[in-house]
Amino acid sequence: MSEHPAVARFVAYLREQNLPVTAQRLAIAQTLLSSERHLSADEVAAEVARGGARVGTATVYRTIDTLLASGLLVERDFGEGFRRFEPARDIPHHEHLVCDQCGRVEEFRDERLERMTTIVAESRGFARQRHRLVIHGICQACQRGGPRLP
Amino acid sequence: MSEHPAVARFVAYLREQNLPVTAQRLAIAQTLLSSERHLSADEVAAEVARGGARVGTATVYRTIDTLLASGLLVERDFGEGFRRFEPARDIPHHEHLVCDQCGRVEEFRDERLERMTTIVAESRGFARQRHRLVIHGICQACQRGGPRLP
DNA sequence: ATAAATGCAAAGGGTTTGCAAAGGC
DNA sequence: GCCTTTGCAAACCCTTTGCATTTAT
Repeated sequence: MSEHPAVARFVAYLREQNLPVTAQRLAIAQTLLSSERHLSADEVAAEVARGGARVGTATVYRTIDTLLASGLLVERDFGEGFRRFEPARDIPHHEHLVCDQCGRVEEFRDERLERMTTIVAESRGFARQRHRLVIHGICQACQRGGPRLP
Repeated sequence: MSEHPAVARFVAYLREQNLPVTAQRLAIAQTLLSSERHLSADEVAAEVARGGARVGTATVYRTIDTLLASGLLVERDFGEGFRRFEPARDIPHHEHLVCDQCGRVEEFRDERLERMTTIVAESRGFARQRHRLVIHGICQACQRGGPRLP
């Protein structure tokens, strides 16, 4: 597994903030920032462990906080009772499409939604700050064959 | 405080299911089904207590489960780390506008969103089932004066 | 009288925090 | 060497569960 470019940016961030660059932070950042999936804190610890290293739960959470502060990571809540995280991409904002059978998560972007939410909020006196849209359904794979675990 | 019509429907549901109609269930149902706000389990217990009666936490949660099963109550997750509940109305579906300062929740409905989410889902091979949109911002009251606790 | 609901307290999951030990800088 | 991070375990919050007691039917 090669180092993800975003990890280099995280190292730069740590240096800027005069924060030590530790093996644990690198392992966690590498796992989180290079993942295609939306990982939970637990999954991060497990993933790092599979790579040989081992990190404590507290360290995972604290490093996640640092990553969130750096802006390189974004947190998501799919109503599972715990949070998931994904690398911040250049996409300004995107919505999620969740398969209720296999848990697969797809992303998409739609300008109209952005405008629509602003209009609706303002029409009710709200100063809009952000929004969150999740569409639930069954993905193509699950519609055909059986589901496959993520 | 007069009995809300939905409470009568809950009593009917309990009888259908051969479940005892207890004072606690009635108090909880009355509080939850007649509320204009989105209450948490804690707030339900507090609200009932203000009415003189007292109910245990477990009973609140168990009655909420029954209310959810009856279809008279709907649960919502605004990412606060706990659930809120609202009476199921005849409105087929509605979105939420949340004030990040005072926690106030407003509801609205928009046909275009319904259509738009279906189109987006289908364009990506998903069989759409439902969606959930929450717009966060600052409400009019909080924009002017200070915030007021809910 | 019987079977179920209640309340309390303890357990349970995800997350945070306190503190001694380990390790960057 | 100083100061931060780490890991462990205890603490926390919301929610669920076990069990003796109360209560609707």
